[in-house]
Amino acid sequence: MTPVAQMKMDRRKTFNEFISRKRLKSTKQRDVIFDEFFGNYMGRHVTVEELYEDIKRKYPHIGFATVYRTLKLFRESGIASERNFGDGKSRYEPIRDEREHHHHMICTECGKIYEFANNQVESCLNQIAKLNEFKLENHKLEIYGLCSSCRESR
Amino acid sequence: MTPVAQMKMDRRKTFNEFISRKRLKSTKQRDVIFDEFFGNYMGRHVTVEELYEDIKRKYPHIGFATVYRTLKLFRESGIASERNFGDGKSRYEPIRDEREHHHHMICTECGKIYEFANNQVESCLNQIAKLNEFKLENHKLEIYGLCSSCRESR
DNA sequence: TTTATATTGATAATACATATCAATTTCACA
DNA sequence: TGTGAAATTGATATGTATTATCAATATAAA
Repeated sequence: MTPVAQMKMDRRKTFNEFISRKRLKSTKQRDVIFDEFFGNYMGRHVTVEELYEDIKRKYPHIGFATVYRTLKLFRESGIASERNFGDGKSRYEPIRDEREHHHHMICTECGKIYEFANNQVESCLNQIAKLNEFKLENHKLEIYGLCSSCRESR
Repeated sequence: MTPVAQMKMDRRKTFNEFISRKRLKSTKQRDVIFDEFFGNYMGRHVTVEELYEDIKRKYPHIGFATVYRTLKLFRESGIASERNFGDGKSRYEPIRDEREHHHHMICTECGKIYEFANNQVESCLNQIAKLNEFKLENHKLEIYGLCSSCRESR
C-alpha cells in the first residue's frame, strides 16, 4: 500500500471513531465528501465553495450545507485543518502527518501558497507557551510576501 | 515628551506623508478617528464596530463607513495592522514599534489576547524566506490554547 | 474665489457563514 | 427483519461583516 493510501485509511479510521464516539451517523454523503476531499485535495487548501462545485458535478443531489457541515466535522475530528489567508474564505486542508505542523508562505502578487515546516520554530513556540504557562492547542504561522517569480517580474 | 506621545506624533507624520503622497485630503473625521484610535487603543485589538460605537458617542455625525475606510487607510499607510483571530471580525491595532514584530497568544476559553515577541522566531522566518527566494513583506503568528487561569479552572 | 477632485454618510448590495425545518435516512433494539 | 427515536439532509432563510453606490459636501490647488 502506498503511504498516501495508508494515510487516507488512518484518517478514515479516526473519522469513524469520532462518528461513533459522538453517536453520530455515517451517511453516503459523508463518504462521498471524504473520498473527494482526501482523494483530490491532498496538500491543497480548498474552499467550501470549490469542494461543493467539484462534488456537485458527480453527485448533483448533495447540498452545499452538507459539504459545509461535513468539513466542520472533519476539523472537529482532527483529520482536517481550517485556514484563513485573509481573502474572507475559510479553506480546508487534509492533515497528512499530525506530528509535523507545517506553515504557509502566501505570495501577495499571484496568491500561490507554499508550505514549509521548521523544527526550530516549533521548539521556540513550545518554549514560549511553557514560559507563559499556556497550554498550546494549536498555532498558525503565515508569511506574506513576493515569491521568486513575482519578484523578477517587477 | 513621553515615549507614547512621541510615537503618536511619529505615526501622525507618517500618515500625513501618506495622505499627501497619494494626493488624498485631510479631514476632520480622519483627525478624530486618528486621535481616538491612537489615544485609547494602544496595545489593544479593536473591531471596526467597537471603534465606531466609541466615536459615535462623542461625534454622532461620523458614519460607520468612514471609520471603516479610515482604518483601511491606517493599514495601507503602515501605522496600523489588521488582525483576524477567527471570530469573523477584523481587528485593528496601532503599530507601536515598526522594528519589533510581535505576535499573539489567544486563549480559546476566555478569548483573552496575550502578546509576545521573540527574536529567534523572527530570524528563523527571515532565513526561511531567504532560502525560498521569497521577499518577506509581513507575517502573522498566532498561538491558540488555554491561558494559565483557564487551565486551573478545568 | 473658482473649480476639480476627494470625502462623507446613508443605504444598498454582496459574500460568506450559519440557522431553520420538513422530509428522509440511519441504527439501536426488539 | 421491522420499528421508532434520533440524526442528517438539502432547500432556503437569516445573520453578520464587508464593500459598493451616489448625491451632497468639504478640501485644496490654481
